[in-house]
Amino acid sequence: MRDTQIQAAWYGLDTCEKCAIRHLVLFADLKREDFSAVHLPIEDLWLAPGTELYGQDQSAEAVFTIREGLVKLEQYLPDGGRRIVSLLGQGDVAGLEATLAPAHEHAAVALVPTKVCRIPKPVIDRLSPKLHRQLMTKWHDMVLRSHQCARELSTGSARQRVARLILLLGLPGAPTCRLFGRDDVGALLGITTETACRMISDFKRRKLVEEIAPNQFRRDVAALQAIADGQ
Amino acid sequence: MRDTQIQAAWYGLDTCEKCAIRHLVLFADLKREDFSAVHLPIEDLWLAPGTELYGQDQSAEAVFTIREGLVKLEQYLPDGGRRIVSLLGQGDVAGLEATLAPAHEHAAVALVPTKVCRIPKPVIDRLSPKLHRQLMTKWHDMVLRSHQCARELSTGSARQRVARLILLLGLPGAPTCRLFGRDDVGALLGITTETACRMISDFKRRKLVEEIAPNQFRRDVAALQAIADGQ
DNA sequence: CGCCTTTTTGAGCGTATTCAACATACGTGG
DNA sequence: CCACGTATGTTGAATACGCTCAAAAAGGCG
Repeated sequence: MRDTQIQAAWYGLDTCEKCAIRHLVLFADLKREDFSAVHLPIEDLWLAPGTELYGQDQSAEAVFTIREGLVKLEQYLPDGGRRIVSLLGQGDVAGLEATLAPAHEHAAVALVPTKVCRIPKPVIDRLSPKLHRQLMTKWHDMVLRSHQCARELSTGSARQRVARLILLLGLPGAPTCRLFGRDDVGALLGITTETACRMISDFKRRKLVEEIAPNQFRRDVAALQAIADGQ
Repeated sequence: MRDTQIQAAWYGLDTCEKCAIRHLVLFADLKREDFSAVHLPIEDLWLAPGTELYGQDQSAEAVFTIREGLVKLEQYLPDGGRRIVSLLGQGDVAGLEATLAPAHEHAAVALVPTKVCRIPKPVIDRLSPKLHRQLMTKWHDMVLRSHQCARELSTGSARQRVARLILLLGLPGAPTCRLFGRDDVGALLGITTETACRMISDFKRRKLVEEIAPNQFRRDVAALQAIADGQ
């Protein structure tokens, strides 16, 4: 995990109790006494874009709760290409297969500055019975994400896919959103980098989006929605 | 569930103990004494192609272990279209969200003659602690399937996608496989019915596949693999 | 046998890809 | 500090690919 900026690392779970997105995270159901049963390091990390949480086929040592930011899950194709198979955001858990499999079946990489909480595998095992329902829910979320990617981001024209992605990023209805590399946009939508670029440029020209700062966009939600729905 | 042919329905789990694919199914871990704790009907069903196991947004009453055949999970798009977001086969469990959510978030429909085992939700709840690990594994499988669909069936040229689908269906390396409607092939691969049809026809002309019986194909695995990998 | 659905084929068009060139930004060493 | 190199983003032109619309052919099923 190079390029990683470690903001803080606690040996205990004190911070979990104060977590602002507590209702979203893996430990949502746990009570004070459960926390005290854990004596393993849970690290709070800030990741720069491009930072790898874990690599494909890497041994699974921990799961990561995403507190803020955006993480891609990608797999390598036989021809050397790659495909983003899912996107994870706030409240999602990356690396859930650690609870079952010895290795990760995809790489997880931050797309934008991302804050995660690294939970070692033994912590999960120790809290296992209490966590079951919550873990199930996270698996469920994972499937929903994946299906959403197929349904919204791999269907329709390139123009529609890009519009849907821009709508999907950032809070629903909010005027701004943060984008990431055109390369990743292409791999996510199943189109080429150039096509992704053309569509975004075109949106800029038509004033559907405006690039406030590098990869920071102001967007015309209504107009984009119209395109997403097919003109 | 119209068009359904019920072959047998037991009120007990005797048959689970004798199940030929026992190692694959949801009850893999359970012991004799666990079975006797269940007194709810578990039905063994044969489904004709096109039979709906459950509909999108339908209330979730049961999960279905697939003993034989092929099931599609599909969702409707805002424009009225539809997209197959996953394929399930032997050993997979359809409707797992029944364990968490009140309704199904997609429709599940048999693509070929399919044998399933219908397990009412209360059975799952009753056996819950014992089933946890196995359920997790099934969720995991679900995610793997979904990612596989994105990676192999929604990437590359139409020609490649069709080749990969034909390879994916049936046992790995086996000379034959069973296909389904061109309409569904299209919705699964993110291409039109016509394009799917053209590709299959083309494969026939080039003797890469041969239609033994309706939708039953003999295939040239090596040649198709070459196409799947990009010529 | 005729009707309906599904599959197949054709022709023209629009879109996305390919391959190339050029622009821009960033970081490093001269 | 600027020159240079690399990585990333943008644009152009020609091609190839998949889509649309239309029509014909091939099954089921009453």
